[in-house]
Amino acid sequence: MEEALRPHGLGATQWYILHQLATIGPTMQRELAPLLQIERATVSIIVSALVRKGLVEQVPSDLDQRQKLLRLTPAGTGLWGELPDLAFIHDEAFSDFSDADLETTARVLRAATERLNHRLKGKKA
Amino acid sequence: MEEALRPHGLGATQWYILHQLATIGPTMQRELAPLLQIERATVSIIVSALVRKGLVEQVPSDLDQRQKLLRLTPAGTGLWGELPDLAFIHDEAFSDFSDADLETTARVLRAATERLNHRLKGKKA
DNA sequence: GACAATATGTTTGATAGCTAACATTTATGT
DNA sequence: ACATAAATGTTAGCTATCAAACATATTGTC
Repeated sequence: MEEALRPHGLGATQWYILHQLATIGPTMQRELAPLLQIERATVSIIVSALVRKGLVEQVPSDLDQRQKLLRLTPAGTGLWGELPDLAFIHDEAFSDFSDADLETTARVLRAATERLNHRLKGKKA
Repeated sequence: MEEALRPHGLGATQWYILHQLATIGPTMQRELAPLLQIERATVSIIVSALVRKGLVEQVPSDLDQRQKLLRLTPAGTGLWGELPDLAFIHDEAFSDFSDADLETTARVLRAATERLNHRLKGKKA
């Protein structure tokens, strides 16, 4: 994935934000953190990079001066059109396993993750 | 994991290198890249951080002036003694799943990873 | 021995992520 | 209305990665 994007100077998370803006449309910056499951601060930095490259605009909202609406610039729309189709990654990677195997895998990873979270939170308290 | 280490100002990879030096003993820097499955350059940066903190020494080899032997300093040994036991993470996270479930999980993830690698390499050529 | 190839480590300049602290702005509570 | 709390975004400083270019040192080959 990184390899397909590198020639265009993009990283995976930058791609995902462009994907959001190109597919769903203009989006509040606020919404990206829960969507991508990363911190507000990280969103801020990555959006800055996209703005610096002239691919995305931050338009302050009229109703709430804190919030900024993100929108593709013409250059951003143009570049999006040139990008290869990366959706296959999510679709094909797991395509020919049985549903049972996929369910098992998801269950094991989910349970292990939760177990570690509980354990670490316990240690902290 | 990061949380348990943060009070000591260490990251996961730094911890792993200390673990290697404390458990196995002095190690050539060269060996760490394949061991941790990261790049030479990354090893160099992380080792630099440990050296800067005074926890690790880089001793140039006599036989081959390029190679550097990594060794804990007294401060490094001391800090290692104060660190909580993090080995439980590797041991307990997956401890009460059946072997069959673990095998399925490993197989699915391994195959998916390989498939993506092939796909991306194919695209590049 | 001399020259080319390989191995080792570092540096530079990216992306990506985190926490903590801060400024603004909006919303709440009394 | 006024003070306090919560939401939003940014910045600073850190870890972790990578690729590409570079400096040395060691090994091969001729």
